[in-house]
Amino acid sequence: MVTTQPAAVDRPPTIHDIAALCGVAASTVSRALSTPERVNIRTRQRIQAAAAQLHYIPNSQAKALSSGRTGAVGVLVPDITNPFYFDLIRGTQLQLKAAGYTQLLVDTEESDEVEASTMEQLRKSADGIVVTASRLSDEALLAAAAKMPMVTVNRDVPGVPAVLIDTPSATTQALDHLISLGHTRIAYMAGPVTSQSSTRRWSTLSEAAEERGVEVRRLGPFAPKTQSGAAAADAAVHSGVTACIAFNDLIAIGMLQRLRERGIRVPEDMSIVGCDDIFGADFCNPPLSTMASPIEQAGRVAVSMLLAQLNPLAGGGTRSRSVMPTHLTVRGSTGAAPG
Amino acid sequence: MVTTQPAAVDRPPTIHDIAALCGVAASTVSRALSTPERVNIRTRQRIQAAAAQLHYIPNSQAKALSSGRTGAVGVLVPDITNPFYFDLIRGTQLQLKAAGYTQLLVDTEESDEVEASTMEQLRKSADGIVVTASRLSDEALLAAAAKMPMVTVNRDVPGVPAVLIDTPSATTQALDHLISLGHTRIAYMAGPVTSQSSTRRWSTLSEAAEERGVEVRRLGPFAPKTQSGAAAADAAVHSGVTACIAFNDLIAIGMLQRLRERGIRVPEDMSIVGCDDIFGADFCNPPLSTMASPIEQAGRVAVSMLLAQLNPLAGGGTRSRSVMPTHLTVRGSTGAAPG
DNA sequence: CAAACTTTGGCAATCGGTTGTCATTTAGAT
DNA sequence: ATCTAAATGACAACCGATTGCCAAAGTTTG
Repeated sequence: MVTTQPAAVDRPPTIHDIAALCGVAASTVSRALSTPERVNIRTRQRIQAAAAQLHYIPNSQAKALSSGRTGAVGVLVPDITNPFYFDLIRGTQLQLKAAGYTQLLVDTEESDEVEASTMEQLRKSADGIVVTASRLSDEALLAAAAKMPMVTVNRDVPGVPAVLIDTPSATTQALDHLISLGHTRIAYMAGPVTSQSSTRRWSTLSEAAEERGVEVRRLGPFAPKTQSGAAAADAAVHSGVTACIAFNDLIAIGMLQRLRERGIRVPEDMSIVGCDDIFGADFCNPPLSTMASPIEQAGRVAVSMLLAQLNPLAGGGTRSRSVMPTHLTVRGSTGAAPG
Repeated sequence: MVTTQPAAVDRPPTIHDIAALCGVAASTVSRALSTPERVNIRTRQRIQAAAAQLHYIPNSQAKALSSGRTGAVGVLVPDITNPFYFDLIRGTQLQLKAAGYTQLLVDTEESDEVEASTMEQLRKSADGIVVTASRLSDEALLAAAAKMPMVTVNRDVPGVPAVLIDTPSATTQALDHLISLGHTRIAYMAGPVTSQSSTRRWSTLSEAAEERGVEVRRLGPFAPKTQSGAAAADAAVHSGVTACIAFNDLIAIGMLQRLRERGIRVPEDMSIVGCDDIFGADFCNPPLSTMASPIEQAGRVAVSMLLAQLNPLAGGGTRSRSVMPTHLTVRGSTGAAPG
């Protein structure tokens, strides 16, 4: 008995314990478990049985250290309390789990610095990352993508695989909806200046408005939180518009609350359209007309694209860009223009 | 020049690169960076300068493997799309980040099996875990707590440090509120049978009801989702009560929607009280009377308790149980009993 | 100026796996 | 029966840090 401890105390079993139990080398155990075809079936079965008996669980740290693969994928969101990300996160989580990966979820607090440092941090502890609504510059993002596999969501940078949500087309639908209700003075309540989706939505909107000969003015920017809705509502009222298209549902819902406080009726005096169809959009008062899209699916697609990058085996031309459809869901917050 | 590669390609720098650059041993670099007082100040400064110059970032995998500490804490939630957990998650995230830890967030999908396997998985990749609303048995939880530092939230098991939310006392407040409005036939819409908080709330409630001489019946169980609210509403109407106390806000909001569909007015025909004061409770229609508590703070406290377990240095008697206060927030969903 | 003690930093083992290399066994082909 | 090729499994280096041990250098004290 030269072995250090015949009956290991309580320390989790390692491949060495299995090797000792089976009378083979540790490397054989490793192969039996990760490349079964490299090991004789009889040896393999003995090893697998021993592993099961010992309740062996591979140490992911050690595995990552020697193989370079961590089996984890980072998911960066700007604000974990924004309901928009719930479904997205659930989508990524489900898809990652199905593929045997672990999700590392990080809230970057809407800060480009936190985002950048998180990426650096994750560089060695994740195999790839999904970055949602990045606040970084195109250059920074491109540089980061060169260092590790990456897929963006809601952010289009040439050269970086992305999942985009086709809000521009839905924005046009929303505009037509409002025009058909007789509105001619409309406001766009902008999101953060660093948000690419806000910028793009505005350019689509102003272009479409020009074509249709209606006036759309841009107000804001507003932080994507319900609290900002109060300022947004006041700005809208002051500007004299009869309808608003908000950057997202949080702002829209905040506006609803503020307008109610001020005694301004929705939709009789003012129509509001949100974006994202988040949790709550269907039960606020009045229920919010909003642009909906399959967010959970977007999360799943993003992960699929990332995993395709990580395991380029099955081929099948890696898509580098995927656009999720969007449609306008009309509820109670939009109605005929006053007067 | 015996060194393998004078100008390292692009591979992230390691302590060996720093050591080579400074002409010291790797172990000295390690010490200079983690136990600075063990290294001469001049050497240390040279090393630190070199580390900065090389943009050195320690490899957390390697660190974890050799030190046994991972610098990560797992946070298990049953359903990431339940808004109740948003604030909790944010609280844990903030507190962990402040202490230099990484948060590993996992959605256990309301399943005890996923919960158990996740714990096993995390055993080697996290230093401790925060378990919210566990679906496991007391024994399983106790056994798991013996294997790794753990703090539960909303789950009380003797021997396991816990953060509890004092909903029982708020439940009594809610009951008194309803009684003062003239209600005498009241229902409790129960949550999952495996939920300890639902069970405890019911026992407090039925006891208090008896003392006060009013009738409170238990309906359900209902899944903690808005979709379950429809069934809950129908059950409440059928049972002839005039007021309901729901297990949580999701169920309560679902009831609100269903009652509206059925043309039953809230609060004129039926009063509803929720629990948790989640996102949406203030802007649903009518705004929900609910039991509120500082959820984000609960997350922070849970992490503090866990970290105290991990670093028993500063002493200060580790609290093993912390109760968060709760109060009833009265909004528009409760009113005088009909008739 | 020597003895005793403290500081400092190098060596090497270790954490738990992965993986390239190579010798040996086994099987198939001729 | 002989030769070749394939299958198998052991050895050892390695991933990037941490840490116990120890020797060399420096400092203080008598």
